[in-house]
Amino acid sequence: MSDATVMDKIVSLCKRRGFIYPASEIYGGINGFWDYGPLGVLLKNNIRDSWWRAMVECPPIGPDGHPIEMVGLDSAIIQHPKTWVASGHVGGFADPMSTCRQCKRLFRSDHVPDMLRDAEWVKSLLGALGKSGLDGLVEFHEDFTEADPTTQALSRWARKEGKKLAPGLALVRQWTATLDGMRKTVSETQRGAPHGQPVATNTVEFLLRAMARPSTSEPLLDPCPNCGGDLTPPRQFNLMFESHAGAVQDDSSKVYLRPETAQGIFLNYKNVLDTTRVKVPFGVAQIGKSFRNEVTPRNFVFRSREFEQMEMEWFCHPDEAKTWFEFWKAERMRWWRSLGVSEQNLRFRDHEADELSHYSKMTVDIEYRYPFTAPDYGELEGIAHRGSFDLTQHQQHSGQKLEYFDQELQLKLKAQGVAEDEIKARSRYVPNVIEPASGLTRAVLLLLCEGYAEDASRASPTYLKFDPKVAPVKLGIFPLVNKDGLPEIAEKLYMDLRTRFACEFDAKQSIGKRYARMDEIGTPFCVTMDGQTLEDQTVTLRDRDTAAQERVALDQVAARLMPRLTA
RNA sequence: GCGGGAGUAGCUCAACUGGUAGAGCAUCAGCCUUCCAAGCUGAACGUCGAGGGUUCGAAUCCCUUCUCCCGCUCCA
Repeated sequence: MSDATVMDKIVSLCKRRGFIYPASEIYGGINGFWDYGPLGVLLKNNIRDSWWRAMVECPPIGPDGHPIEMVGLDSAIIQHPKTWVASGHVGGFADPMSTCRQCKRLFRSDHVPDMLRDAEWVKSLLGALGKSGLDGLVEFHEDFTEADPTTQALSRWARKEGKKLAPGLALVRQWTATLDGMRKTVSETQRGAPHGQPVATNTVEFLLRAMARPSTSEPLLDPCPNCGGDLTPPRQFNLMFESHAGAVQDDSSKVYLRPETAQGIFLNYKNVLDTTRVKVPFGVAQIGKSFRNEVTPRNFVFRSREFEQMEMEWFCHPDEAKTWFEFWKAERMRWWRSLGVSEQNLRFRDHEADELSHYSKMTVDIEYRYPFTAPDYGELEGIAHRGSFDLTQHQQHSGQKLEYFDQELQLKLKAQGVAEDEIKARSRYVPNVIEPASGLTRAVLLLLCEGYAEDASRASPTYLKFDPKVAPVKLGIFPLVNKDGLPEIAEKLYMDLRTRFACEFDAKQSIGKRYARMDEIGTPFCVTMDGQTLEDQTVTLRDRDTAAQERVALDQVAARLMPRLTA
């Protein structure tokens, strides 16, 4: 069975049993949005609660043997627009993109010049022209006659290497017409440079642009780094959703839906410090929705346009940042393992230097082997060393001081006999931030993938082996048959246990069908009342994964289950 | 956004060259049933993704559009 099929089956199961539905389905759906059904929301809430408990209510033990300091937060989805200027989201992520009309590839427009420098076909062309870089000067006769040495070199190149390396280049595809166009372009540009800017018409860079267009009616643009084809003019792909606050819909009222929850924490860093008695190092955790107008939502809920994040910002002294980075790296992996995710499906992957975000000094991803990435792994959680980037940015843009005065450090330095001036300088600083950021909706996907199991030898060939902690329903309660007072006993137990955890009572259809139904939604346990129950007040307790049964006293069911449900 | 494939019952899929939309499973009701999707009887379920066009007649042909899957690209 291929992994694509597994994914199809999971998507189908999610729909069929009410985990996840496509959003706005009755209107034909809306790309990149999903609705969590009755079972999906239970599963999602269970994961959310587990994270919140592990981070805020019962945070890990620190290196000093005491629990670390952590508080929670729930900030607004819409914040002051300047937030996103300071964070870099407004400037950096509304990336203009261009598509190649020949080979159809998509490029970030601002990356094209650099890519051209490294492109095979450009290197080859430079070699043919005897130049070493794009800014090299080219000599040619304005009319590009056949006698012109540059034209001759271009001609030779276009017929040989160019044909292989740059099949999309206009000069290669249509030699005569393009050459004609280049003549006009050069003379026109030399006569009147647009926007009054002097344009150097004798550089390789200009030459490349001139020879990339099939006609002269289009503006000069860099050619495609891949095939030399003509690129479309840069188009904006704004990755943030926009809205307007207030009645007037103009630029002054423009607001953004947050593309990450993290910034809400940085905005409240000072509030938390001023009102909660926490001291560095401490963390602020938040769970909530974020929105990104992704170019291509793909792979079920893996990349959707509305999603839920679980982020924590750990504020610490710059000298201790690396130690805490390692601490959280280990803690976060431990948490994923605690959800029952198998070791071989998880791994760490360090970001390469060129892959690091603008804000990060060091980032490691926890990756999971999703069915659609297998045998490779895909992103699950990012743990980033953000340095003091965010607080410094907000300090500059808001004009508010976001420094931390470290009184403990001050006392320590004083005791060490450090000079007064140095103590002052060293005990006031902008904390560094370690950020473990993961997707709650991605965690739901992971548990569905991890839990999905097939076993043709079972009566219920497909089942979800969720860890009991996160299973949407914990216990199925069935009378073996619908008579002899068994339904009454079962319902009494149900009425008792439903106050403790999620139970389902079912007396319909055959017992096998009821077990199978519970298996399919990942219910870890079922109890069944039978003839013996009437005699000795015991029931059978069935385990989902082994289908094994044992007899348990009716009044001991809850006690038996609780440790497994809360561990 | 580009290229390729696909949308028919809750799910998985049929329906020949244009001629009254079907099956299995699931669901519901009743009967039966003492441990793993059992059986019997009955019921409900579709403007065939949406909109327009051609036609006496469209799930089927044409146009537009939406969504999903795969690839390219993007993923802060």
